[in-house]
Amino acid sequence: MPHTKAEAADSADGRVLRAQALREQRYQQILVAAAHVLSSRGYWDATLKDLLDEADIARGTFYAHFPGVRAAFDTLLEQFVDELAATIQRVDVGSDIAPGIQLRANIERVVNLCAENAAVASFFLNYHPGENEELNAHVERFYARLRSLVNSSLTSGETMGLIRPGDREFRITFILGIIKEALSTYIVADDAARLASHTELATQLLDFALQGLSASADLLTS
Amino acid sequence: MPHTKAEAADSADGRVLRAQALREQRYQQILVAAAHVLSSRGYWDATLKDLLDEADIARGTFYAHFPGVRAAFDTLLEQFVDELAATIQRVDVGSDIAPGIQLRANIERVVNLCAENAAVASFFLNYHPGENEELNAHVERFYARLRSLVNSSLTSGETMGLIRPGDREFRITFILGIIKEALSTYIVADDAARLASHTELATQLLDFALQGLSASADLLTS
Amino acid sequence: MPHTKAEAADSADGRVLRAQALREQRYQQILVAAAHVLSSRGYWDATLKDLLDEADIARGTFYAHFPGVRAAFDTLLEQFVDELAATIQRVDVGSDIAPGIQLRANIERVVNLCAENAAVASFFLNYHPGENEELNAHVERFYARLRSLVNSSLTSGETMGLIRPGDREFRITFILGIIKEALSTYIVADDAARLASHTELATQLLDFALQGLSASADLLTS
Amino acid sequence: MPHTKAEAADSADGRVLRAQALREQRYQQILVAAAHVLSSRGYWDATLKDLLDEADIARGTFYAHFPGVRAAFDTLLEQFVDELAATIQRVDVGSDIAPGIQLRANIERVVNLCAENAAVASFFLNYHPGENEELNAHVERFYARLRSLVNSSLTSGETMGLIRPGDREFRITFILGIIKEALSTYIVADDAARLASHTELATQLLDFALQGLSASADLLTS
DNA sequence: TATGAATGAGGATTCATTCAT
DNA sequence: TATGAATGAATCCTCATTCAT
Repeated sequence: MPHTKAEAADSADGRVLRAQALREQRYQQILVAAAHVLSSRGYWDATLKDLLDEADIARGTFYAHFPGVRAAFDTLLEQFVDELAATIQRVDVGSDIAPGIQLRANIERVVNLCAENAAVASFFLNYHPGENEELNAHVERFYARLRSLVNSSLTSGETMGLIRPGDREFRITFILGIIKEALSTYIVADDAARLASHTELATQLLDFALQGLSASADLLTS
Repeated sequence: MPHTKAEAADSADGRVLRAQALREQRYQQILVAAAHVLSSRGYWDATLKDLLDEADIARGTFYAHFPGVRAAFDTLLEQFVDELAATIQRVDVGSDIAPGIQLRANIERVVNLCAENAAVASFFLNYHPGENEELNAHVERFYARLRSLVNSSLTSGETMGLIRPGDREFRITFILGIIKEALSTYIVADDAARLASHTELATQLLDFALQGLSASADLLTS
Repeated sequence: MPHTKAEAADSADGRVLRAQALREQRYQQILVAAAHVLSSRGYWDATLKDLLDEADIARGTFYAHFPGVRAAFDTLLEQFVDELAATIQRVDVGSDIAPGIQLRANIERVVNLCAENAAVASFFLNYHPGENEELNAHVERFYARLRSLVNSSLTSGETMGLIRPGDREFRITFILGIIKEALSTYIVADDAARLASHTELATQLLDFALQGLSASADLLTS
Repeated sequence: MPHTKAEAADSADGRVLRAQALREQRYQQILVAAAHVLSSRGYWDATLKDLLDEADIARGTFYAHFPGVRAAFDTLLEQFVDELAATIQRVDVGSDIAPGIQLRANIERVVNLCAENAAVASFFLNYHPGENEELNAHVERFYARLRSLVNSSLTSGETMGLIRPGDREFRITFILGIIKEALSTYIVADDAARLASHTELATQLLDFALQGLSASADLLTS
């Protein structure tokens, strides 16, 4: 029981801080549970009850922290997008390190991040636009960002004469397809057909994208 | 004058034939509506009501033709898989037509089929394994078939010396990824049609897969 | 094509008679099927489809003969009640045949009838008054009739000095209970614990009802 | 200040206890309503809506307490069987109290219990084996128990020379029939209460079962 | 802030009955 | 009269969200 104004403010401050810390703690506790549930039940099949059981909290408690079930998942998705953006670095053409090596390092980092967040990554990889406009926009922005990153890599590659000219849009699409399918098959799949290493995948992927399959001749002009 | 169902069926008084025609007509009407709904609402989010509104029939009518919404969708999926299987033809190395040309024709046919069945194609392209084991198995079988077809193409290509050696499994995955993303982006997407022609897509796709991006040198060995 | 009024009337009469005969035939066909269905699925669980499958007719055909599913069953119930009423004969005290023998013959006939119409009999034996007021009244009338028959037997028995005085209502109830339970257990049950003969049952039943269990003394006055 | 469900349960801050009390209260409220509905609509014809209207609760509320309408009824049935088992006491032949008196007391207690639980008792009295095997078994077990009790009473009666020899199985069936019909008619019927007292019924029932109807002679041997 | 009982909209399925041919 | 496609009311069940304590 405070006796002076100052003491009252102090003690109130302490209580407020304490309360905020507890709140943050709860928030994180729910997010951790949400990640488990997202992974075990999937974005659309997960119910609030799944989340409550996992987090070991009551219904009302959850609604004190999030406006709804999907909101908790959406927070996870946003976190993932942010981490991914931070992970990818533009190729520095002035660097000592060969551009291909830089590229491969980028790919490896992406692969690692997806492996660590398989559930969220899987959600993005197989996303099918639905009713939820906000979510659609979210995912579209995500892919637009990826395409822009691939685009700038292609630009510098062409500028440096490392990449032969060609239709930019088609190529972006193809590259995205390779990456998505590789991640789906080797990283994020339930049975994730074991891989020698993430580096191996990145190497094979780059080799294919750069050299193609052809032994030499142009098969289209017999 | 027929007195029992069996006798009635025997007698070709037109009533039975008429009923059968009506029945088949309704069946097709429902399938058409189902394709729309599958496309607009998605396999899992579509409700019976969506389908009824689209087909403009009563609940009971639907159940007289299908045991449930999913069953109607599954019929569409099976039809599509069958058509796809009939569409793809193995590359004939003894033919006068260059293998690349044959390949491109295959790709074009697949592209055309997907364009005609955008809703169903979209389902396969974005399928994410879920709770329903039967459906999972269905889709997995579908992709296993595709991989096997790509595999045999690679085998003949290598045998003929047209394709340089390399890890088969990785390549199949990458090729599948290119095809899937190309179809998703240019054929099946809501805002598709930014494409000059299906031939253009097939040509670009093959060019990329065969020649890769590289101007010449190996970017990985600085 | 009739040429004179008389011929027209004749031929029309023939056709009408023929049509009536066919109609009656169809009606009986449905009743036979209804008896099977009543026996295999029960009064309340039977659906129209069960009946149609059994009778091998179309829905509309059924409604041309009966106003609803239950109506077909109710016809069976009424037929049974009528047969039962015809089966039971009042004890003739002036006859040469001993009253007990007449009674036992009555019981045997009832037992035989129930054995032949197990499904319908079972319905009456286990009837529980429900929503359907008409049906309730139906069953109540059935039992009122039975009670009246038992009552008149008791009256003549008392008049003849064969039966000791006692409360009439209680006794009717008890006798009805014995008969119902005996029929339920030995005649109508699914596993109908095989009986030596219907006569055996009738004999045991009468012995119990007339003599009781007591060896001699009154157990209630220790 | 509790932070997880587990901690909250430990802390006796009253919230948890209050909730439990509320829960139990609702549970009982539903059971009371279920008894009414069972009585008015019957085990198989009662719908969830009947129960909800009677209990004046929402659908979800009901499902928070019972997995389905039948489950609520089954709870009532089990409670009744347990009470009945506790009510019936084997006749003690070594007691000062005459066996007949003991018997009559048993009967009176059963009559009282049935009068207090008319709805449930009525269900057992009119049960007709149906599709549901579990329920069939349940009811059969109930009656097997009753028969076994009657059987042991007959055994001691015969041993003591109070009951004349006779076929045991038939007698059990007849006695059960008398009891069931008596309860159906005087205790459980909608229009019941034409009875002076439960003791009167028990007395009449025993008198009939022990002495029978016959004035003296054997009516079967004319 | 935490709790969990209560709510009711929403979705799936069944089946008696109608009616055009 | 016979047919069977079509109907829609009635039922069951789930689950996100609210709200009094």
